Amino acid sequence: MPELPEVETVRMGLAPVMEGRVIAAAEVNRDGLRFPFPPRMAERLTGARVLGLRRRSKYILADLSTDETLLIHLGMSGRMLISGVMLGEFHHPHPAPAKHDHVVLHIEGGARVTFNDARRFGAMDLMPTPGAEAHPLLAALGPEPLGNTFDETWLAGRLAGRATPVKSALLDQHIIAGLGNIYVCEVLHRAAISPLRLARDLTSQETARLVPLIREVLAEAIAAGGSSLKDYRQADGELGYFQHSFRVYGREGAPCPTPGCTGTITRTVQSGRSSFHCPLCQR
DNA sequence: ATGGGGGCCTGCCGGC
DNA sequence: TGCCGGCAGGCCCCCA
Repeated sequence: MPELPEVETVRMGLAPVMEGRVIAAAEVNRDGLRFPFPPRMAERLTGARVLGLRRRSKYILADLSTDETLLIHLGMSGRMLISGVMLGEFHHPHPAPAKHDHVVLHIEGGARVTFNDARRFGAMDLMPTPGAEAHPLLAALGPEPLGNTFDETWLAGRLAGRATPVKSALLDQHIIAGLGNIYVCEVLHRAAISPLRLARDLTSQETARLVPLIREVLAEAIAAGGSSLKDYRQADGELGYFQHSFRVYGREGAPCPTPGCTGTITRTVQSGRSSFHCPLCQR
């Protein structure tokens, strides 16, 4: 599920439940996920007030009154379930404990936030709030695509001379932080650039048009998530799942949606991952 | 230094 | 119905 727009949607959904509230208790049901949880994580969370929720790339950062910051990464299958609160006009009761409920935060006032992650590629960590950006997982990340430091000059500089396909380059979190397999496919389709092209071979015009398209695709996806979040259509209070209308991702064999294009979306495998593109209008 | 591939996990879906 | 292979939106690590 989680690329930048999904993580941002989860952050926005958690904010009204967590921000300004105290974590009354934390249940930690295993030693860790992708790597071990920090020592005494439950105790360090208990009693802390959540001052604010931030996002960096695909990470959610919860700044706590204890001068520590909780880092949350959803991996491939991580979900945050909210319960015990009014979601829209409906009250969401606490569900029975489920398989893969690894961490449960009991929020003062009765809400509950459950981190469920079947594949356990997710992560949680705690670090001092000052200098949180220096965390090993965050320090080397490239710029936020929706931020000011991401621009054509930066992108051109990072693509120059790279003998890797542009698809792989855009997935590289050191070049740009937050894109994943889906949105890279979508961006390249809108830009009419084949994912198979080598990064170093892009013209400056092509690099220039990627920048606003990356912003556009992400902004649209966040808007779509935000609107589906607003009325909380999800019966179980689960955040981050909504129907996106993808133009190419997962649409092998479908006609290319580009107006006037008669191509068919094909699936290829690059670095072991599926790429979807139209060989006719993406060159 | 850079690029490619393997591995981490579980669940689900389609085909036989 | 049951089993099996293939697939999954992320990321780190190692090797050439």
